Amino acid sequence: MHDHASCIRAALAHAESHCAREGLQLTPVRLRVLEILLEEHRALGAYEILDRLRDEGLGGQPPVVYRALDFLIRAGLVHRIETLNAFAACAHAGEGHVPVFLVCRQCRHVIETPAPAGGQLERAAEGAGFAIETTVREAEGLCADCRIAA
Amino acid sequence: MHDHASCIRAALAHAESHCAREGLQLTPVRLRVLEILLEEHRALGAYEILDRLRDEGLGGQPPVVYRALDFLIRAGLVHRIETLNAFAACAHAGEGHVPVFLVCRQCRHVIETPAPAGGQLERAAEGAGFAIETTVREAEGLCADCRIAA
DNA sequence: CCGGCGTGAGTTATATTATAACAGAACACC
DNA sequence: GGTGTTCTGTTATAATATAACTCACGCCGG
Repeated sequence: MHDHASCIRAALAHAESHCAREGLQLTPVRLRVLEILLEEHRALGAYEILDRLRDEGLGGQPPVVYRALDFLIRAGLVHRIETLNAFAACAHAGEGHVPVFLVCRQCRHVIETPAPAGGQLERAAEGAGFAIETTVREAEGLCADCRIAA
Repeated sequence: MHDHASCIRAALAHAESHCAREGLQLTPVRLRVLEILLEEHRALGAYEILDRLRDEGLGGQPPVVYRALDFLIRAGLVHRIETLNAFAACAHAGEGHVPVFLVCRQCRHVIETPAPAGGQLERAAEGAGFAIETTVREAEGLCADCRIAA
């Protein structure tokens, strides 16, 4: 377990200063999407986020959420979890990391471990003359809690 | 370049003997889906495959394709490319590999490099008490051909 | 023989995820 | 005050995937 409230506060503070520095606009919709993801601390589908925005009277249509997510991903504040077609707040914002995810198929909690660059993908790409733009490293399985519950 | 016809023949021969050995039924629909993927040698969406099956008078509805793909994936003959929500025939069937993919975002060609198990994901999982069931390692970018063409 | 079971295929309908395309508001700059 | 840029709102639709039910077939025990 960890101090969730303070980890949210820290992440939001980082997001704001990062955006201010880069001249990016962290608008209300974008901020709220980030908050929702931080509060849940797990991967949420775009439509789950959308439902919550709707309840709060913010943007009620899919494009609103997808645009906010695009922005947050480009800013490095959120990651897309390909395995789930879902999204999770970045747990290591600002550390210039290559994300590696452990995704629980049961509770959808996402463990993000910072990893050094320069692994198998990079070596394979070099040999093939392939120019990597983005990489995805995800493992699906059961987290420690769900293993115990099972 | 490589001898495509012979690589298809080899892959089909492997698929048939593998299924026979394991008591799996490589039915006409399943075989045809595998052939289509082998012929293209790139990632195809489920509906692209479906269109081709329809043209040939085989199963005209989505479930037919998805079931065939499920079967082929479970048999280790096809991989799902998460980055593209698409599917590609396995280039190293029967070698007990952990697949690593280099996916060209332009031509959708998929380079599959066999990789040893036991990398970052496994180490990270061990530390977290996480039980890995499947892993995804994909890189998106431009392949050598498309870089030259650009 | 035949009846029940398991597996796969066919079909209808629908769920889930994502984007195109265009209109309007807010603001910054000249 | 016009003009460009960025963000939001909205309608509509595309793309991906699955649920649920039906039937056909082969197999095996009685």
